[in-house]
Amino acid sequence: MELQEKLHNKGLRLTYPRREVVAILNAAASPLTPQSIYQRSVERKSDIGLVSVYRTLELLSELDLVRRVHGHDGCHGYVLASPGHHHHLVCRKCGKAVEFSGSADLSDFIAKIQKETSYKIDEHILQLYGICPKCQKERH
Amino acid sequence: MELQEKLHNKGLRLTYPRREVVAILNAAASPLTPQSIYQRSVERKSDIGLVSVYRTLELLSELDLVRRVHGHDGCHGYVLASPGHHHHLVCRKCGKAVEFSGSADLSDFIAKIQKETSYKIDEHILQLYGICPKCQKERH
DNA sequence: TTCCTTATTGAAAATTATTTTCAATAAGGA
DNA sequence: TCCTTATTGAAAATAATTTTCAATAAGGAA
Repeated sequence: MELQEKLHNKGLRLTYPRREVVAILNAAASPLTPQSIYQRSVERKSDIGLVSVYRTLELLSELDLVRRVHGHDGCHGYVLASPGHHHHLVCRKCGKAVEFSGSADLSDFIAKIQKETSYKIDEHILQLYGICPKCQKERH
Repeated sequence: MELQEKLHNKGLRLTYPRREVVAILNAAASPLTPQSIYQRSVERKSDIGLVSVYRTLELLSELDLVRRVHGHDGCHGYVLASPGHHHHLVCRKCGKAVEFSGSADLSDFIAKIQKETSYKIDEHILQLYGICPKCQKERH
């Protein structure tokens, strides 16, 4: 598996808390904050420390196995990253997030801005917000 | 002025702390956190409370006179908003931010994602990171 | 398998960020 | 100038994150 390898390459260990955080993120439909990951670990009775959640998220970010997703209100959560550069589209109602790629479609645009500003652009965040199909039906 | 009016329309008052926050943001080249705004107000000896900085930023956000800019590391700052929807390009070295518009160029792309996902997309964050011309020269 | 090294953990404390409370102040219309 | 009430700032309360450190456990070596 990805995680196993990446850890191994750096002399790091595949531990219980790390497995748990990955499992929890894997089961989640929407971005989770450190707090809510911890919450779920309590529910699952896996009882890992909140501190380890923070540390694991930091580690997984470095390994590029997890991505930070910005909430529209400013707080942010984490989702498991599929390989490659991706963006997220988050439902403003239920929080459900879907990934989409699309750096390709963006690159012309970015090249243009780069030319205009003379900045050397090497990273970006693109995040979309809206209402998911399910929540669109549930209007009342 | 914009601010004056917008406040007036809501029966709100143009106070010293509000002026100061706007003035400080106006003089800044990069996004400022509440803390750093407070810092600068101390330097300026304007002595407004940190609490007021928070409250003012919240207010100015509602009035759409200020925008939140996401730092790549996760923390976020605020910049004065020029009218209309804008995005920011932030230097990863010195923090200097420039605004660019470009919702137009994005709209086709967004329409495509909307079709693919069946989400109803109504908002987005796009933020670019790079190195500004000045920092590009100062390599050592 | 067992042993050993050392990365990792979790609890608590420390730090930092943000929000709430509330009496005192001041903006700005009358 | 007066009066109403939005606003302020200090302190306390709350929440989020990081650091410290002794105890634990991963996983390679014997």
